[in-house]
Amino acid sequence: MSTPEDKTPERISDAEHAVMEALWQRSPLTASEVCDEVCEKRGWSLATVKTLLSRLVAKNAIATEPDGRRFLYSPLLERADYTGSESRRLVDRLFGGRAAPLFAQLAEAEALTDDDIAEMEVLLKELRK
Amino acid sequence: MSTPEDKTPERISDAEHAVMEALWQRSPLTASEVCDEVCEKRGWSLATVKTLLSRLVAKNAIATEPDGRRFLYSPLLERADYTGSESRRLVDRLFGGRAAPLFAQLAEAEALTDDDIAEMEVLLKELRK
DNA sequence: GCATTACGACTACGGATGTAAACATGAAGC
DNA sequence: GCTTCATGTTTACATCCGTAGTCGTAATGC
Repeated sequence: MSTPEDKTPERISDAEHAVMEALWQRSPLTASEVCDEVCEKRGWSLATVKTLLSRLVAKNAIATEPDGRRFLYSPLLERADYTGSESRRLVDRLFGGRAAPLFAQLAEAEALTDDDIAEMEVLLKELRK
Repeated sequence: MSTPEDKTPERISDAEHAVMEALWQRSPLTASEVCDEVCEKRGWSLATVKTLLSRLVAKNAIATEPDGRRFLYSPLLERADYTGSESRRLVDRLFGGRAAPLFAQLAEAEALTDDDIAEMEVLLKELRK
């Protein structure tokens, strides 16, 4: 049955997000493969990754597919959806939903590279149409 | 802006942020005045506000000035510093430090108003100099 | 003066999060 | 068959966060 896709907008935590990044980059992956990707970088043990994977499954953010003994994990939540909602959240919380002040902010903080500026100009031109 | 001695940039939580907003808008305020500003909006009791104020004091985000029997609270952390670091954080975490993808993201999510676009054009023109 | 009140300090408590160990179980080697 | 490894499941535990109640005490009303 076409699941009404009970959109579970469960928040993904910071640590969980690191695991998601690994899966967005390549999937499906086993738990140990995910660990290979992130454990060193974050100083985690395999156990930690296993916990995070379980929590992500519970949050409906990733899917499991049995592969003999173990599971293969792949993202259910798409990266764009995640980054989109997180960005939105920030803009809403900090700038009353307006994006312009956010960029003014970044500009002032010198967080904009020349490339950023160039790309954004192109994008703006697109949007103007 | 920043005083010689850097105080630890403790993270401000979501609820705490609401209190900060009230103080950024007008300060100094007493605890009850802060409550007047936010309690209704968030469904909080005065007790909650008092807790949040204490935590913010502990985090060195606001200052207290005794006014007889009670305190007057004012922000120590400036709004621009907060929004700046939060924005930066998001851009780093989600877009590898590049602002352009964030912009693309917001554009795609139709989170950009015409005003935003207009303002950003002005901004970009400035930056390109 | 004494009760009420206003206020900050301290305490509470459930849920989320970061981090991980213990446990169960099946596979794989020998 | 028994040991060992790999792997998911359960349990653990400290900290933070959201939300608030209680306590001690000074101000204030009468």
